[in-house]
Amino acid sequence: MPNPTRPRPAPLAARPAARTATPRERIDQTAYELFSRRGVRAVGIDELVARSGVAKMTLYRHYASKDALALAFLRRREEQWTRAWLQAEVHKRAATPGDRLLAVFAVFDKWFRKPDFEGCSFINVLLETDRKDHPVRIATVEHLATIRAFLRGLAEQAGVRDPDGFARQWHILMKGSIVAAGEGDKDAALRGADIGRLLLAREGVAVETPAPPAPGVSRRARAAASSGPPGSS
Amino acid sequence: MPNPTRPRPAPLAARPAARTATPRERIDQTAYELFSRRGVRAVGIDELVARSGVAKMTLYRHYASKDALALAFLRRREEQWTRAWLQAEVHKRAATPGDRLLAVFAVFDKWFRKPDFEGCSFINVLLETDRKDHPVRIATVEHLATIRAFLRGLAEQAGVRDPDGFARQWHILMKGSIVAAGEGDKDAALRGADIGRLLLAREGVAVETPAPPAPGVSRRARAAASSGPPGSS
DNA sequence: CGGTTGCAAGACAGGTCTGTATCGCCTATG
DNA sequence: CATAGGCGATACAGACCTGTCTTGCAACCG
Repeated sequence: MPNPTRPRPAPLAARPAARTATPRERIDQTAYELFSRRGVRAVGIDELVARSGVAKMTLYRHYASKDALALAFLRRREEQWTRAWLQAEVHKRAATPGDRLLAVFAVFDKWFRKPDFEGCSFINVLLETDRKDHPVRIATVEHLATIRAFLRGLAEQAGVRDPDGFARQWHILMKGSIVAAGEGDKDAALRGADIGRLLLAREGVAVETPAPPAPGVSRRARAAASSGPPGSS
Repeated sequence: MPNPTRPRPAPLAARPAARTATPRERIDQTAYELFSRRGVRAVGIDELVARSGVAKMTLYRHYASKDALALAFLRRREEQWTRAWLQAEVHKRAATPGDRLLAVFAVFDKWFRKPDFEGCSFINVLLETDRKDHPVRIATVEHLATIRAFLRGLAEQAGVRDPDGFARQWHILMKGSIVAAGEGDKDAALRGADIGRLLLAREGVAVETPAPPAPGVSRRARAAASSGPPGSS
């Protein structure tokens, strides 16, 4: 008779992540929410367990270590952020390669204006991991390369002379504007798009998307709403 | 008679940072070396104390907390990296505003090729600090604004139409190329400079600096050596 | 020469971290 | 209905974190 009258913890607390999902799904979802917003290092296993409403041992039966969970998070981030959100949205918004490259910044514009803008997890985790040979750091570099491969594909379709170099330059614009947005510059995507137009023009790539008014920036920018940015899942 | 025959710890160990400096200087220098290379969060007070060869209480007599030490580090980083290195080097390498803006990337090029390239501490600390109202995070944003003010000054001298917007775009190029260099792209500065030329050309800013050969990238780039990048101090 | 002050060394307190072990309930399946 | 496994809850181990306290030495100054 170890504990005769336990308080019965309210059969379905329903406070943490969707009590209906399997433990594994709750872990993954909670890890995504916390890691994407605060980075891996700043989130402890205890908080993750408490928020997901799962037992710690259950977590460690699914993932051997926090690093393994971090790697799974990065894979999930690529599925949801890179593919299901960024790439899908870009393909939906524009049809020609040049316009799709520009659409990256249109999508970013919506993203940067979210009140709870969380930044790029790959960059965040890349910079918070000090050792260069750490598996988690290596994974972020690979995931960033995936994004660049997408850009290179568009560049090839657009017929630029050096697709890899072009993709790397476009990626620099994206990463720079993401950091600028992290500082608080909500117009960073418009600034990035404006620079991008110069790159496209030099390559002779035609674009239909009209440039925003005035100096390309500091005007509040057209609304142009669509599906929501990459929330939790 | 508490400790009659203490081992005499070898009068001057001389292993940690310059035994001749004052304790305060040893703390500052060690903090600079460790924080700039690994970020603030990843470096513990214990390691800092051990490496500087200073007593922990001595550190806490000079700095009330680790955050205070981090703020002092960021100030020192601005003095040494932003002013004494980046700005000084830019002024030394070029004379006209346009060439000085381009010189930023020439300086970065040397920096990125350092084997122990440490990245931009302001970006690193910005992204590793999760809470938006944290004093250390706020300080990084201010230090980044200092860099932007320097760029705006050059933009004004160059006579561009919107100096603030121009400076923000230039800064996006810088930050993007720094992150790309962190990923391992040693040519990131050349890519940034190439984009920068497009911005300058649009504004009609004259430049004397010759563009590198071929697609502006992937050629090993001219030597152009000068004073060393921002090591410890 | 005696006293004061600065500082190295290290123990310690209290918290948090990752990862392990135990216990008992609850559900599903035979 | 009975039994076995999944899982929540919780205690715990050992490491590491920031910050405080004590002790004793050594240099400097009157």
